[in-house]
Amino acid sequence: MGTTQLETVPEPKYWHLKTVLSEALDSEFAVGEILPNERDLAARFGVARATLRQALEQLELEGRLQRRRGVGTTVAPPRVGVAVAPARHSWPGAAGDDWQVLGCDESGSVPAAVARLLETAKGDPVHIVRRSRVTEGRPLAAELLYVPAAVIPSSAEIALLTGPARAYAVLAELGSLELEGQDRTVELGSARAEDAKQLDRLPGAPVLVVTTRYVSGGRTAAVAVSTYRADTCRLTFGESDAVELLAG
Amino acid sequence: MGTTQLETVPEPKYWHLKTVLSEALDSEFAVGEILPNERDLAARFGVARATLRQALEQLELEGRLQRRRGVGTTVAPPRVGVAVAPARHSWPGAAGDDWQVLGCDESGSVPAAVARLLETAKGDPVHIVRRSRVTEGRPLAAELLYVPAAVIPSSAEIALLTGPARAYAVLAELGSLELEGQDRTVELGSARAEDAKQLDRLPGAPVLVVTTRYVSGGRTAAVAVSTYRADTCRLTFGESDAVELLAG
DNA sequence: AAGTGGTCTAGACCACTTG
DNA sequence: AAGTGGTCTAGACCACTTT
Repeated sequence: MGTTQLETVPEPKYWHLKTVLSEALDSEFAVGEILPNERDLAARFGVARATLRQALEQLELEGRLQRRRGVGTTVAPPRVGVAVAPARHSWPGAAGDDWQVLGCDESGSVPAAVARLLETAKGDPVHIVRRSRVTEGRPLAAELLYVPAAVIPSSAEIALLTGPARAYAVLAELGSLELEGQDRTVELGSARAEDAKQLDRLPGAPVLVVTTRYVSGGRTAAVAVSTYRADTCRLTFGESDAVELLAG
Repeated sequence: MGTTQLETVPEPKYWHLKTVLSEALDSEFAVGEILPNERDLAARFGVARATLRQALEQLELEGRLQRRRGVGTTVAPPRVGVAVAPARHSWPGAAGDDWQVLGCDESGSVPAAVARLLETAKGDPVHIVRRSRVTEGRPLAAELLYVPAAVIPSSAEIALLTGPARAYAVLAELGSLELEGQDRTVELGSARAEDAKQLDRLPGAPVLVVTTRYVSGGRTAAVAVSTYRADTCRLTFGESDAVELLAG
């Protein structure tokens, strides 16, 4: 039939652009270096700014670039390896974990998916501990830890405390229970407004959502929803720390 | 100072749109139902199509929608829970794993990051087994398993085989070694052209990249790079299968 | 005030699937 | 052939940071 072109693949411009930029980043730019601004780059490649932005978005998603409004686009450092599953199973807040307590609410709402895991009904009181994970001054993750008041013996007394003091009390009580097991899920999400602020990103930024279920006394005693910056984090699971060391 | 508006937050249109659509999906649409086309939806909400698309993209990223060119936009089913870490540590290809062997190359190139884990030099021969993970006829993940020829005793004989036969031979040899440990990392990526085809997505689609390192004889004996569809998959790690059952 | 990335528009054409 | 989502354009204005 004449024109049997093998692989007639009209590659989208932004895809090709991404490849070109990616190679340029490898060979011609150092980490932290500032790229030309979007209008200049677009002109240089002879495309509309929107098309150029499509390529930049992909590269940012892959952790190659970092863009900040009012500042510019810089070459991102390699992703940070973040240990998610501690070698020894332990409660959140146990000695030596990498989280910083921010506060504690009880009025906050519990997402339906979490309520299902906790087996709590709609109005049941739940302690919500807010925590944050930071490395080298840069925020990595935001967390909400949900603990049904029913599993904490002295919930009534704890309810009198406020802020961090209350959070520490909840964690302390939790630590006194026997931890029978835990399991996790990881999925892609987009940052809610609050998380985004805490993570120094815009709302909607891609995040890795780690949901950890803590089992004690034959029931789900707590659920932690940890929201990691997908652009800067590589989650590590493992028996040894070898991967983290190698990949650094 | 007059206008001290508390929280002057001009919420972007696409963000508000996303919220509205999300609630509509919860209350007015069933899984699998087809939404009006983008031009109609944009007109209905009084925004440009590009703006509407920004909202749809977010919802697709979160696994709420599924869009297919030439077909339309449908309401996506809940994400599938996919077990990533088997209860008992075992080699890939062990009895009862969920992967289907596609073939085996030796000529393929080894990404720098993988070569680093394998501690192989640039020209070293490496078996590359291609596998695929499918559930209910829908592709979940694509995988490339890298095994240095040096760790397989009978690599010379295996090199005479081709396609799946060779892949099976490599897996069999691997299974005869002692597995000393394994660890994993999870990060966000975008689908390469080949993966995209295998996953029935467009190139650049968001994926969860799971890198598994298999240790034997004091060295990294194999590295598997598994690329999961981020829109449809929720990766599960855990001691028990409880989470998977609950979340189904 | 100037410069950056983020949002938004109104159009056009293309690639793909389906009747 | 008709209808869908995917790509691309050339502009405009806004929010934010820095000078």
